[in-house]
Amino acid sequence: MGEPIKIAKPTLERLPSYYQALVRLKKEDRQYVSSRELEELTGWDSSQVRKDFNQFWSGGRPGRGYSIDELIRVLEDLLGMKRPTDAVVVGAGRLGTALCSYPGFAALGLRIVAAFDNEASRIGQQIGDVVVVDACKITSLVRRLGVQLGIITVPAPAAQGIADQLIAGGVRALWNFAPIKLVVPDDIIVRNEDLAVGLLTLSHHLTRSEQEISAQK
Amino acid sequence: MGEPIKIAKPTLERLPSYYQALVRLKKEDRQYVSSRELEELTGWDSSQVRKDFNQFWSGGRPGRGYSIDELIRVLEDLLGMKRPTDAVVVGAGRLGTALCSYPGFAALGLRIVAAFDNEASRIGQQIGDVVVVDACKITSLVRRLGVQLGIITVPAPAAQGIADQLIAGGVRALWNFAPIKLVVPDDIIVRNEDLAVGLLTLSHHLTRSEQEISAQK
DNA sequence: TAGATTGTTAATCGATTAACAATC
DNA sequence: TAGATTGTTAATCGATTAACAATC
Repeated sequence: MGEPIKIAKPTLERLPSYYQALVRLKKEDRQYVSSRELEELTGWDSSQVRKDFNQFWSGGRPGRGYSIDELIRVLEDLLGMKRPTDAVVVGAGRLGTALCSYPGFAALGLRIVAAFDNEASRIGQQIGDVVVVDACKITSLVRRLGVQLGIITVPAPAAQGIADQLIAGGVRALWNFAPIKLVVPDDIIVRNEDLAVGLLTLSHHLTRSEQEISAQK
Repeated sequence: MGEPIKIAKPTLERLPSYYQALVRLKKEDRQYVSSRELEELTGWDSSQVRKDFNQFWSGGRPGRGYSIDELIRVLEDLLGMKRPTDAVVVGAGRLGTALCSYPGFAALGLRIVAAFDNEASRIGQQIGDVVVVDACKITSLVRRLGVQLGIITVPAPAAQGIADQLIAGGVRALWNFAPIKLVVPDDIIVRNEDLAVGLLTLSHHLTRSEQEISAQK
């Protein structure tokens, strides 16, 4: 039995940007990187970089920095990029289609094994390697394939029902693109990816700064 | 000249979910809602709901709660949903296409006036109401139309160059879907929407909980 | 060794939660 | 009025930033 590594949520959200910076450095054949340089590349304070790393790894060398190869390996392990995660996409609309064929996902360990939709015209179609299956088969197919992750890209009113079916089939995590709060058992992990949040945040700042400009006159 | 309303960043991120809950309540012809009920609908602590609202509005009535109509109006104003925001999408791939035709965006005040791509086969095509234009015209067309927001859905290596062209054309905000940190002047607002963050966060939790399960044996 | 940079502690800052008098 | 729920203050919690002895 290992250590009960607990990583703070804000730290976890920063790890992907560290990883991307490291991969870029490796391409330039660099061996070591300092927290100071990672600050420049990612925008996170160098103190914070060191503190983040020390939550799961204390392999930095005073005077030299962090071995890029080692750090990449540790992050890949920590973020589960080595063993593939099997997922299904529910909702084969524009967004669902985009996710099915998103080029970068495979490199991150994601394997989309099926898509679902309830519209007859879409069923049977192929999106890249992924076949669109009738949505009434969600629970049974998810169970049969042992799928761990369900990606929800249906309209808001349908999302809760889809979540229930995915959970009944045995998924342990949901990636929810519908703008609605899902009610799920405690042991199910949910990540909400509501694009409205990003858009309205920007829209707010735009309106604000416009008012500031006109107030200056 | 009005008050310099400052809204804490975490608060701003919660406002869209309040708004969505309010719209749902309004459809049920409800007049008032309490912070306690909003806690149930959104998952945010009722104390926090009140504190959030009081950053920009103190119109709640002790004993009754908040007027749904009034609160919706205040939020729409605050989030800039009344006056439309003009935007362009750069990168007419799967994700760019999905965003161009995302049904909910118009209701949030977003108006996509053009899409850009540098692939000849895509130029001239129509995505819903949006025409795909040659990417070499970004700066000039953005300037001519007075576009405020640039949405970047190109591959990471191209993203910085696109950002520069959009800024040269006069956009004041960028919505960046490329997994890379953009370098921009101080007065440009950037929102990063890196889907890898969401995916890797989920993947991490999945790997962790699997280890816990096997550790229990 | 001298210089650089780590790991970690302490100081600061900000956000969340609890509590309750004010008030509709 | 009595009951409910606000607005706001105080207490807690957690995250970020600064500083520096330890060490490669």
